[in-house]
Amino acid sequence: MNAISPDEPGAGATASASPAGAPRDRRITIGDVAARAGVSKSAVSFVFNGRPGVGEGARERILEAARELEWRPDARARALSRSRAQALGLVIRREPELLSTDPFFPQFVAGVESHLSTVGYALVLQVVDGEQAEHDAYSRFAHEARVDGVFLTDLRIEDERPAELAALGMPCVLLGSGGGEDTAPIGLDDAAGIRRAVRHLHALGHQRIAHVAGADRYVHSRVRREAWESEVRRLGLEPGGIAVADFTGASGARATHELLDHPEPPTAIIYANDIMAIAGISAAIDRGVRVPQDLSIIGFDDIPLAPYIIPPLTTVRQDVFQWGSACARTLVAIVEGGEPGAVDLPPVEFIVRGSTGPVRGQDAAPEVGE
Amino acid sequence: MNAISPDEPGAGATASASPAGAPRDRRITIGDVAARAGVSKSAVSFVFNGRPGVGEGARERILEAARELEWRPDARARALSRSRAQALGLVIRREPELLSTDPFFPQFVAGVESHLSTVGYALVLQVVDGEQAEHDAYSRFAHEARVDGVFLTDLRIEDERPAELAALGMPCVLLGSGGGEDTAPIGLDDAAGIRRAVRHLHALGHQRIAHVAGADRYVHSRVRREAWESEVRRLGLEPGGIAVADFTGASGARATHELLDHPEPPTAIIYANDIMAIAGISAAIDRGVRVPQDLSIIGFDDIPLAPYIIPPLTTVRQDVFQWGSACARTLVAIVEGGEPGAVDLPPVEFIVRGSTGPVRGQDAAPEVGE
DNA sequence: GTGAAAGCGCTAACAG
DNA sequence: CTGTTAGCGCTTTCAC
Repeated sequence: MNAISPDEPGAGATASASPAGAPRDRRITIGDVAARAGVSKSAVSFVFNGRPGVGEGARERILEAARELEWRPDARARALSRSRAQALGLVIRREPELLSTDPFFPQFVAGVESHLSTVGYALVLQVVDGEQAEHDAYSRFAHEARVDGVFLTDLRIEDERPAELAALGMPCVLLGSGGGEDTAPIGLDDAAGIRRAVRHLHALGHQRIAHVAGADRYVHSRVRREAWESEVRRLGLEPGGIAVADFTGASGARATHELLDHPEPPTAIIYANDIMAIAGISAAIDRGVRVPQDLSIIGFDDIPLAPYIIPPLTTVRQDVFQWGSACARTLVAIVEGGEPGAVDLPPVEFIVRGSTGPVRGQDAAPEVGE
Repeated sequence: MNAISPDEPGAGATASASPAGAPRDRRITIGDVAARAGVSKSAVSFVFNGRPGVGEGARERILEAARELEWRPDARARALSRSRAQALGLVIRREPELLSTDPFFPQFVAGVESHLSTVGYALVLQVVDGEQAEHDAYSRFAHEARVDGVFLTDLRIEDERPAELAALGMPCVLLGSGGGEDTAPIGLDDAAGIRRAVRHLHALGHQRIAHVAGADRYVHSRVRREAWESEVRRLGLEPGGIAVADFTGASGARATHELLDHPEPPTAIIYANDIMAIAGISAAIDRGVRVPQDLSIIGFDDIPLAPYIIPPLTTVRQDVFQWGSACARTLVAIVEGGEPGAVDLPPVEFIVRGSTGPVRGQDAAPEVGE
C-alpha cells in the first residue's frame, strides 16, 4: 500500500537520501546498482534482461541492490539502445458521439493491457477525428519511433493503411475480418453472431427480417450485412429490407422509421450494434409499434445496459477483452521477431432477452419453438 | 489466424525507399538532415526545438531537407537526452463492467488527446484492476521514467496517491473536486448539477426526493451525495432516502427496489450516473411503478443513449471532453515548469427529458402535510 | 552565427 | 563468467 514506508532502506521522499553510495540527488542508474552489488554494469543489465552469464550469488546481490535502491531500468535509455520503444500504439478514430457509447474501445484496451502489463510493454494511445489526422498519427508513431507496432481497428473497404504501415516498416495486427493479402486479421466471428440472430428469428416464425447496417465503408459492416443476407436466403426467405446507418442512436432511429414506413414492413430487425437497436425500440414504440409483439429487435455487442432496456435487448455478445488480449499477444510476438502463434478466440454468444418474440398473426409454421 | 511480421532482417517492410539521398537502409538521423542541408547537427536541433541562432536561409534548407527525408526527431533519443519522456500517463482502474459503459473514460481521453496532439506529447495508458496493480502502475511510470506526469482520476476519500506521487517526484493533476493541499484539482462542478436536479424536482412538487449514490469511497460520490442532501434541506424538505450503489446497472436496480420498498417511498430519485438511473427505470416498471407518473428519475452524465430510453432520461451533462483538454493543458504546463494558468470549464448542463414529471396527485391532494 | 564534443542511461559486443 | 568499451540519436554547452 504505502510505497513510502519510512523503514524501507533508501525510502527518503525523493530518491535523494540514498543510504548507499548514491552521491547526489541524481537519478539512480544502473551504475549505482552495480556499485552497490559489487559487480559491473553489464552484469546488472544481464540479470535484468534475463540472460545467462551471471553467477547465482552475484545475481542475488544485484537483485537486492536494485530493490533497495528502488531501481528499474530507465525505459528511455533502454529504448534507445535497443532500438525498441517497448510500447505499442493504438490509434482510435471515432465520431465524438460514438466514442462515449461504444463498448468496444474500453474493453479492447483493457484486454490489450492485460497482456502488455505482463510483458512490460506500454500502450500509447492516440484519438483522432479525421482521415488526415489518423494518417499523421501513424506517421508520427513511425518516424518518431514511439512505438514498435500498432493495432489497426475499424478496417475499411479498400483500406490503405496496411500498405502505408508496411511502407513505414511498422508491424501491425489487423482487427476484424477481411483485410489485405499479407496481413491476416485477428477477429471475432461477427458473421456467426448475425447468423444466429437470423436463425433465432426464423425459428420464431419471422418471414420479413430486416437489417440496419453500420456505415458502409467498414469491413465489419459489410461482413454483418452479408451474413444477414446470405443466412436469410439460405432459410428460403427474401431479405426484409435494409437501411444503412452509422452506429449512432439517431441514425438507428431514422433507419427504423425508414424500414417501418415500407408498405410491407419487417416483423423483425437486426441491428449492427446495440445503440442503434435501443434507439430502434424507442422509434418503434413512438409510432405505436410494440416490441416484441409487433416487432422483434436484435442488437449487437451486449452493452451492460442491454438487460435494463425495456424490453431487455436480445443481442450478440463478443468477448472483446479476450480479443484485445489476443491481439496484444500476437503483436508483441511479431515485434519481438517471434512466431505469433495461433490465436483462439471464444465464440460469439447469442443472448436471448425480451426484445424478440414470436411473430404476430403467424401465417407461418406453427411448430416454432421458444 | 495471425498477422504479418517484417521479420526478415533488414528487408521486408522496413522503410527504405527514401526519396532522396539517404544512403542505406539505416534509420535516417539528424546527421543525414544536417548533411543534406549543409549545416551541423546542432543547427538542425535548434530549428526543431524552436530556438534562435539559426539564419533564415539555413532554417529553410533544414526544414526542406527534413521534409524530403521525412525525418522527425526520434522520440526515444530526444527523451533520453532531455530527460523528458514527452509523454503523460493515465492509469485507469475500473471494474470490468463499468469500463464498457462509463462514458467518462473515452471522452476524457479524447479531450486529453485533443491538446496533447498539438504539443507533441503522447498519452500512455494503463488499465488496472486492483489497488496493488494501480500502485505498481504509478511506480513503474515513475521509476522507468516513461511519462513526465500523470492524471489522477476517481479520487478517493483519504486518497494516498497524491502523497505517493509526490514522493516519487511525479507531477500530477487531480481530477474532480476535493484533493490535497499542493495539488489543486481540476473538476467540473458535480454539485451544481445535483442541485439543479433537486430544484427541478422541487419545482414539480416533489417532497420525497431520494438519492442513489455511487460507491462511498470516491470523493465525487460524496460530493454528489452532499449536494443532494444540502439542497433538499435548503428547500425545507427532509432527505427522501438514500441508497449506496456502485455505478453498475445491477446495483442501481437493487438500490431502486430498496428505496421503493420503504413504507413511504420517494416520488423522485436522483442517481449518481445514467446507468443506474436507466436500470432504476427498469426496476420501477418491473414492480408496476410508472415513470414518470409515479416516480420521477434523474440520471447523471447524459450518455448518448439517454434520449432513447423509454421514457427519455432527464439528466445532468458535463463536458468531459473539455475537462480532459483542460487537464492536459495544465499538466503539460506543470511538467514543462510553466505556470498552469487558470482553467475555465463550461458549466454543467441540466437536460430535461421525459423521465421527470409533476408529482402525482399534486393538484388532487392539497392537504399534503406541511 | 556555426561546429565539435560531451553526455543522457542503457545494451551488447568484445576482451580479460 | 566478469569487466571494458563503444555506440543508440539527440541535446546542449562551449569554443571558434
